[in-house]
Amino acid sequence: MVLCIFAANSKTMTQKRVRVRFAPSPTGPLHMGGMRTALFNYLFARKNGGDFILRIEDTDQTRYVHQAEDYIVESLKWCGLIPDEGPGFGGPCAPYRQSERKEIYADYARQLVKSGWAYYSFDTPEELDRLRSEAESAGALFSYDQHTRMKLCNSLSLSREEVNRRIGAGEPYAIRFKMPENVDVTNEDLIRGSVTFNTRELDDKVLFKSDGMPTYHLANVVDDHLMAITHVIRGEEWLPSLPLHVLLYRAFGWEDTMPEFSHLPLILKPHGKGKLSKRDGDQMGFPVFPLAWKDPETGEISRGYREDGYFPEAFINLLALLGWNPGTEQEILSLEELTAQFSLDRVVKSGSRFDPEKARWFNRQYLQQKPAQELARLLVPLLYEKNIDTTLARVVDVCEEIKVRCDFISDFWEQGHYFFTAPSTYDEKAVAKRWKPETPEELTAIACLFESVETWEAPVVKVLFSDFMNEKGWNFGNVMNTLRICLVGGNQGPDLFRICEILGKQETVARIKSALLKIPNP
RNA sequence: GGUCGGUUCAUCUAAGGGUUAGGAUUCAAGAUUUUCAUUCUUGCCAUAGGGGUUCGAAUCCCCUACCGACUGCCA
Repeated sequence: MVLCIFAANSKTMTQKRVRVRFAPSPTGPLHMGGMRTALFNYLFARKNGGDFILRIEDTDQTRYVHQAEDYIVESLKWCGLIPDEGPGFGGPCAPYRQSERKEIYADYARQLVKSGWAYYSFDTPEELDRLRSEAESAGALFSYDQHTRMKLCNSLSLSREEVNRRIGAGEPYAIRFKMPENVDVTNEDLIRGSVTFNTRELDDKVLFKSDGMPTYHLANVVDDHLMAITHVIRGEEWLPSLPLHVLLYRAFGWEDTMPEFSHLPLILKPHGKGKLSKRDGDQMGFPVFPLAWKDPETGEISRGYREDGYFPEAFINLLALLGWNPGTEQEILSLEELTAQFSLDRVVKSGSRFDPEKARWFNRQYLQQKPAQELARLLVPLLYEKNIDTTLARVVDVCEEIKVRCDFISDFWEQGHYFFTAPSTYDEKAVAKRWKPETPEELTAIACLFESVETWEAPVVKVLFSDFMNEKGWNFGNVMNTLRICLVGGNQGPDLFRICEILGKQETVARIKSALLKIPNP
């Protein structure tokens, strides 16, 4: 096992190099809250010229999902959060999967037993489950702690001989932390300030499981130490285990190089109680995962921001502003700007409700910034799926005209389908409002006028049309609107003459004639 | 239940003892667009409650209420 070089010289360095890690568990798709944690770690590392490390916390064999690690890496890549070190990325502290570091942890766990900070526990999970449910039915809660440990089956309550006998016989055991009885543990959280816990209320957490794997608590402390992590930035759900982690650093004698902690606020449901869950997304029609995910067990598909048409820049931006702000009124920030402006002391303490409407707004901002050429390139595959035969130049023209009314690439079809297919039906309300007895005569004359136009460009058509209308003394509004109905099928869309231009002379005239045949006179 | 954390417009948030409590989203109204959308303007809307400290509190302290996280040989 190669020890990380940073651990060796971290104490001698006056200014430690900033090293942070994103440490997800591969149990399924990454939640957007997890992505935000990754983002804040990334921003902090970049801002401080440090390293952003990906570490896979796969110590729970029962919950391991094989595709999840790839999903995590792909999500990070999609967002542009490329780890400096991690599985598949290399680095001096490899391996970065805890399952591949398995041999490391047992020694550390035994070291704590030797020094009296931990003990062997022979109680089976079934036995503990029984105690828990018994306590529950008595209206109490069972806790494996300083009050109960001597009544249970462990190396504290059993004789030395009995313990040796059991271990010698190969009886399975776990190693538990021996929580001190009455100690105040205080830590300066970079986001929350001073936080204090008394060990009286804390239980004896399992550090090393009977299956030979460490628990999160042991593994994360050992690895953060070996990987010379300087700052732990993680979700608020970890706050209750902070005293245990601090005490572990103390027990190992690593307190002087212990990382600084920051606990991020939760992302909450748009409405109602609790933290944001997959269910909320399903119910309200928005993704909670960066990428779509197909559950390997059930085959159930969860939508993703990427597949729903969000731009990664927009996703990053909206995530960054959930619980953080730059202190200015700027809301649209690129990853570079976020990096330059990020700081932990501007992270808010309270949980943020996720607002899907604002998420849409963010995407809109990025879409509006993009040139028509780029939007057209993204739209072409969608048109291809619909068997639309067209040219890129035409798609660019369409994008130019209708992007202002779109929030997502997928909106372009709804907003501009008539550029590619002639209307087959006509909006009844619009027809009822605009279609007058004189309409057929007027439109016939307009079609005739159009056929004679030589230079088919919007400004030219507009002038000829206007002159003609003035000459005839017809009602501008009504003729323009009926003309729009013929071309578009309803009363929406951009400038009428731009539509004419993009459609082309033949098609414009053809649509007028077709509508005159299909729409009955009032 | 216990421990810890949190509480400014409906939502995201600014204001780190002194501002008419600011911005953004949503919503509403008006203007422009001979349509629709956009855009612009305007409007609505907040310091959880109660006590202190102070000349002065959203900001500091205490209590209450409410919300949340955690309370597994899960992470």
